[in-house]
Amino acid sequence: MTATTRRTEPLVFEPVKQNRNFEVVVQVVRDKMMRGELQPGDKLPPERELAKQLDVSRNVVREALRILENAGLVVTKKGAYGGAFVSEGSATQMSQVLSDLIMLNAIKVSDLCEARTLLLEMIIDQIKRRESIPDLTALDANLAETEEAVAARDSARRVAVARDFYHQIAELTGNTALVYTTDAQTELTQTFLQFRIGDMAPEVLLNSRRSFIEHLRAGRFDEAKEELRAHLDRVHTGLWDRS
Amino acid sequence: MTATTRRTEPLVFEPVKQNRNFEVVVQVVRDKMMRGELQPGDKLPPERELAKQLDVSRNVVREALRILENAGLVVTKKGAYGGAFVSEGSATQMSQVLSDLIMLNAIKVSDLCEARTLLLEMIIDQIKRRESIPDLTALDANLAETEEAVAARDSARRVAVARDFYHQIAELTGNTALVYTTDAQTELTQTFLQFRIGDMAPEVLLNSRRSFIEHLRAGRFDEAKEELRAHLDRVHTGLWDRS
DNA sequence: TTTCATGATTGGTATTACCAATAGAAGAAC
DNA sequence: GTTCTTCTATTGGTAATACCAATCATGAAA
Repeated sequence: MTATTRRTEPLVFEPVKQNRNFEVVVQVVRDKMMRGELQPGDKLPPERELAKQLDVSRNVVREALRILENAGLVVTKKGAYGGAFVSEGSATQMSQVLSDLIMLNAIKVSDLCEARTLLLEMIIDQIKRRESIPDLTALDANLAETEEAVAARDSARRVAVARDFYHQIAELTGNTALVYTTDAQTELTQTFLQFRIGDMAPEVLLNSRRSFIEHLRAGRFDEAKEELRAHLDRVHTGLWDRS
Repeated sequence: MTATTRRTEPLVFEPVKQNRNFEVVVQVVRDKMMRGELQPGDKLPPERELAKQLDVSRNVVREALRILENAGLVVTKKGAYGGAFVSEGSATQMSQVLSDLIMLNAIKVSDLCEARTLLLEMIIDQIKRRESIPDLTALDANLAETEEAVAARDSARRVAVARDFYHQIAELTGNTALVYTTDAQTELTQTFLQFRIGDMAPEVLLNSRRSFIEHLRAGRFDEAKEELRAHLDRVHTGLWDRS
């Protein structure tokens, strides 16, 4: 096996994995965040300064910032004392990912609705497993807000309050992952529903909410679950025939 | 209220919401995808051409492409006959989002592990609800592959086969949303585990897999669930003390 | 004290130029 | 004619420069 040997299947070298520069920049920032050197609220250097420090063009820095921004890791503000700031987390990104998967026909809307129902049922099961009556202060407050929004015919607020309703249910588990997942699902579903918000008769909504909360308060978790499922079925109906 | 009236609290106009150009470009492409004018495999025009058509600079187009690429909607290839191609969906983006949320301390690793366990238990419940013995061909094949990988001491393959194991379980529900969620969770967990893959004794792993599958085959869903939970507890143990 | 102008900072966009990888086409060697 | 090599056009990746536009602190002016 000399150096001049001709081979059809020659040495297999490492892939070398030539990363593009902006990917390296993204990784550098991610690392700083992971090490805690960059925390939520911190400000990154200005683009020109960052480019100089990393010895790349400002173009590269900007493309990296777009990726970080899109990932929800930083937000950018213009003007003096502006810049790229490390962000807090939010469920928006997760919701966007799911939306994209639906767009690519990788996920069916009907499946997503079913998953949402199952997720919320699972959450009720989790609360039940605690074997203690949960603190329903937040849900009571939410119900009051719902009544106000309905009375005021403020559909925008109705949507916001509905989002908070499911958020508060997820909060009862104390599991942050479940909270974010729930928020993402709710946000996405509401995106698809959009204008259809007002379709449901107010009294049906309020009755469902009231009986759900009362079931929980009385420790009737299975009945609460059933009420929730029935409500979600009503909301989801007619969603997946449209796409 | 004449035109010359001076007011400290003047007319409140619409926010105008001045979108940045690259955001507009992203939206244009997203719309085309949503309308089906762009389907997986299709090729976008070259950057220079796209810039000319949309009457923006190539910089703007590139920043938009970074966003689309990062969202998993397109992949970019260099060289002649290269370009940006509309992608198939994958669970990688969802996994990345969860990872970022952990990095921002918005989600605790322990919560994510618990959520994963709950998700898989829920999936078993779903299979049980079908009241028919599921098709276990894929899981049987997976077991055989696991045995091979263990015998060959091929840890990379062990990881890949493990990912497929959970994927196949999720597939049994026929719910695409659950499949993607499961894949994302698995991928993320494996990212955190990394080197710790070989820690588990091979016979423990294989025994767990075998008894899980046999439980399913015999319709003992609750026992299968219990076996799975025990296995996941073993895998997850020691994960969340480290971060 | 309040209001307004100003200027410095910083992100957003445009333009130009060149490098580097890729795949097909053309040509050379057999 | 077949196979291999080389060439070349295409296209993404990077750099550099210039200018616009928003923002906020500062200080002047009323």
